[in-house]
Amino acid sequence: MRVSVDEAAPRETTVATAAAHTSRELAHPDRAEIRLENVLHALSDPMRLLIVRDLARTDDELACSAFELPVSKSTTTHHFRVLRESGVIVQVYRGTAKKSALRSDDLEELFPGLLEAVLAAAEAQAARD
Amino acid sequence: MRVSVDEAAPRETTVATAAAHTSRELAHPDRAEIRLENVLHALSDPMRLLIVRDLARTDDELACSAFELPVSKSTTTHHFRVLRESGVIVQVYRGTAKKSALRSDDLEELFPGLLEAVLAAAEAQAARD
DNA sequence: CTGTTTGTACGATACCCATCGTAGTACGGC
DNA sequence: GCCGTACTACGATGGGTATCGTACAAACAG
Repeated sequence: MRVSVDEAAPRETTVATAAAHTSRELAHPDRAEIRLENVLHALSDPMRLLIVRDLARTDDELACSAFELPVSKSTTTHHFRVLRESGVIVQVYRGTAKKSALRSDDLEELFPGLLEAVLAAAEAQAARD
Repeated sequence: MRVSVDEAAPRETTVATAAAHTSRELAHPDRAEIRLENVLHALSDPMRLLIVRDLARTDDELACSAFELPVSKSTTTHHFRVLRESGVIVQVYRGTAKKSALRSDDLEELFPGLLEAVLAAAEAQAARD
């Protein structure tokens, strides 16, 4: 499943008429605002790399609680925010849960092959350890 | 030109017999010690990305003074050290100069396609700006 | 030997960031 | 309305880091 940022976080012009709208908005950068430095920085943390690998493996949206990270919940929230604000993931509230998914399409359009190469590198390194 | 870390920084077993040996050694991580997180972090700084792009463009070793960075010399030294210690570049003294080159072979072996994807992404973003 | 070029070392500074705990909010089920 | 689940907000804290200036060291050309 591929989620674009516009689908997940509707613009102000398309609010509240559909029934599926649940609650708060989450700030996402537009595709054109995504910066390579920020993406690389987001991916340079082991915890965030773990999250991204999990998201890539399922190829579907996951709740934050689906991740078993060796850090506290506050820290987990922090990492998800960094990933979202750098443009690596989309997040949307669904009831009490908050679902996350990779912005694969946006990243592929901006930086072809980058996400794939990073994911492959992460898997290769994990296999070596 | 491709420089391997062993060629540039000879081990203790092979010192000082050849005439080409000039001066101080510089610490480089072995290929197996290079970590993806460190590489991504090294590449996530705009100044360092500039350096890496320059190195990739010439495909040859460059002196630190060949770079026109909008920061002080001390800061430049700092960035080169981060790149070297993360395994992205090799550095070797040649007279008063200190030459740097990408560790393309080591990186390609560890993380296939990663460096290429990052460089292409950096060029694409620079073209957009 | 002296001066120039090139890069380093060191200390300071200001900022960023990964982590935590605690307290709180939002939503859905009962 | 009330409770449990899921996530957030806030403040604190310790460590990292990008930046600078100044002073120093190593090599080469005279």
